[in-house]
Amino acid sequence: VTRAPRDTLEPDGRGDRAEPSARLPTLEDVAAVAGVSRSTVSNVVRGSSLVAPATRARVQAAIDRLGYRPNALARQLQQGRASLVGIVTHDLPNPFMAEIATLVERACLGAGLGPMLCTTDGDPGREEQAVSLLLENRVSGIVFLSYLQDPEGIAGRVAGVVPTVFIAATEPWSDSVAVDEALGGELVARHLLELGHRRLAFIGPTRPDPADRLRRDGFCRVVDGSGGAVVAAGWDGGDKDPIVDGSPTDWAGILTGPGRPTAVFASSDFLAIDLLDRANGLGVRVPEDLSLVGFDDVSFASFRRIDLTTVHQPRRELVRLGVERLVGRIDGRVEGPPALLVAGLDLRVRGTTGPGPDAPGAGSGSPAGERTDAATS
Amino acid sequence: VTRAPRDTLEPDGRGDRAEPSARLPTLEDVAAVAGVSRSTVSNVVRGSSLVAPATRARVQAAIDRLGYRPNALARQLQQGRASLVGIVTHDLPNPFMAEIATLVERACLGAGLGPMLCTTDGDPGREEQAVSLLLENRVSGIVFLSYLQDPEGIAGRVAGVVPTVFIAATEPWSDSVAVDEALGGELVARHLLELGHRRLAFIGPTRPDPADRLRRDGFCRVVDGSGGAVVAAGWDGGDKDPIVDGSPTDWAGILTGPGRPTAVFASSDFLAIDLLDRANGLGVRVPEDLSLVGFDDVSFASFRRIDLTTVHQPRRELVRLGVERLVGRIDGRVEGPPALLVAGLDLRVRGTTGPGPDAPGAGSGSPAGERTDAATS
DNA sequence: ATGAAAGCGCTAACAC
DNA sequence: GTGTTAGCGCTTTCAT
Repeated sequence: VTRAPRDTLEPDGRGDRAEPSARLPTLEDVAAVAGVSRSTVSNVVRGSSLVAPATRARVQAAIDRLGYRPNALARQLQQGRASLVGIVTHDLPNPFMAEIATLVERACLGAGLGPMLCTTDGDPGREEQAVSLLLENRVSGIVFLSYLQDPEGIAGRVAGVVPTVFIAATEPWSDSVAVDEALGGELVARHLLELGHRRLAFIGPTRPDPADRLRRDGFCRVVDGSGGAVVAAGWDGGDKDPIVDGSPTDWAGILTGPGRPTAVFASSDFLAIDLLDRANGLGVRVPEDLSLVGFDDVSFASFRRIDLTTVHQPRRELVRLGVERLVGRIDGRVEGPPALLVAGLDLRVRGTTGPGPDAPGAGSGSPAGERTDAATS
Repeated sequence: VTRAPRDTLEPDGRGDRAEPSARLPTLEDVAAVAGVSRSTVSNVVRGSSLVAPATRARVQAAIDRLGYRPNALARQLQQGRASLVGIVTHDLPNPFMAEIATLVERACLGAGLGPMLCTTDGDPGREEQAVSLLLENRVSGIVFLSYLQDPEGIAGRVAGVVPTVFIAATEPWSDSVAVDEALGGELVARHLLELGHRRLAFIGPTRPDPADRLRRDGFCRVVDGSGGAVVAAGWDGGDKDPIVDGSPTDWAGILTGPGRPTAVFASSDFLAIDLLDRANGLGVRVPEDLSLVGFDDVSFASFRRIDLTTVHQPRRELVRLGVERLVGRIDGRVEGPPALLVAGLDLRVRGTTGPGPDAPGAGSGSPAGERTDAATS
């Protein structure tokens, strides 16, 4: 039964209502104009080879004339899933996330998948809400760019339902791509020890995620093994005091008090830059009085005014590997249990680290002028 | 005709294939389990009041048991449009954009609209591609966060088809929300003139958008009217030389040569911070040798290490007004021709501006210590 | 090479 | 209150 195209020019006799936007043309309309059936138009649209050149031309003409655009909703309903992928991230304004998110978004578009981006602010409720939205829209896959607050809950919702990949984060139940976080912490520790620092500090978020922990553990392991001491603090940036041993302590006390650390490793550039700012405010000079190391190597880290020594995460590679894998899962090329892919990382020594007071001698160890910016992977 | 639910437990006698993920339950399945019709389940799902409490409970139980989730694709196909809104932006890593995008995304989610985010890198092709994707997915509205490369082309595609709003940008054919860009330029000019600067420079992108032009024009108008001189340069940041009067000139020449400007107004914080970096690299001190002003007031601008004097754009208000208007258009509350909504802006004086060499006297005009950070709108 | 028919999962009149 | 019916616009066998 060929359904009659609904009339557009004659609104059932009601005459002259000037509707601003008329109904969009459908396959049916094109078929009517071209004098063929819906299936034939469909074949033309999807580039099926089983159409006579003459017919194809006629149909194409009708398409152009009507300005026909396929309705992705209908197509996707028919196919059982949408050509969309969800991207879930903690906070976008964090430059590291923004950079990764852009890369992911671009890679998805390149694969013909529309990106739905949801931020969660680390709120489990918003996490749940985001995943629900994505699932209801039948996305073909989901990319997570941060650790989840409620991994179990989310796993229950998505595992086995839709392919997922974690980028710069890991979950045992999903494909994941990340760097060796602990190794990053170790590199930082060695660098600072070589510079002669012995009293060290680590700062991470008050609610650390697994990556923060791994970075800290790698760091502490090496320092402990070399006779250094580490004090760990929890801090989320901003004006609130950091937490040391469960109780708030102000920065002045930590950075200028007796037994103060001579070097600090922050588990993200975000925190490091904020701390840099505060240290300067307290009259603590970097790197003369205090060495500072971050993690991520966001674009701002290499600005001269910041010039932060940090651990570089290979963003492009992380994203490439992750999206490649997700797309593989989506079209069935990749099978088997979830895998963890590891990308390389390296330390970028810049201007916020210098010799410690206990250094064996000025200029020994790692000369201040030695910059490894060029040593890119 | 009640369609028989396809059997899930008995895959047509083929027996024991252990499918990893079985088909997701549909309305039909829920109806079968609850012993009611599809419409009743639909009524329950959508919270229609016309359902007997007992029935509702029974249906709800079936929903929970099956883990039923509505298929947004089907619903949206039926309703003719998707509960999605497109967000189109130039570049996300620009902190100003990232901050705005997050706010927009949150506001949309709050209004029950799923955010599809597309970045274009200022490439007309990707612009077109993004809009096509959004249109094919029948989004209910589109938010543009930057000026378009091909406004005419895009207008032809979306005008009258789907509601749109420009935020921090304007187009005559669409609702728009922006600050008074020219006024911003004027405020900067007055500030610098008061400080005693007379030889001024403006830098903007090599391909300025209308906002860049308005900022420049407002700036130049005031400076010209006061006997100052302005040299304008085009620069996109990075290592390429800026363009002055059509020919590339290196920063050293501009900033240290004879007749060098004593103050620079950059049309975005992004450029300003990059320039700050380069000036420092050339041994030019800010603000002693050079005053510097940006535009946008991104979060980094207030960092102590940066401490950039800049024009503050009220992000939350811009987004609130814009999304409110778009949603109004979508559900028909707002009608009539496109409007331009204007939000207030103000100058945040920080540490990158100081008295000029031609200043009437040290400390006159605007004392260096006077900071207006608190003067928030 | 083209067309007819049967859905995909849901909503919305309209009966009962 | 609840069920019946007719689509939304597209894909996809299966005939012809």
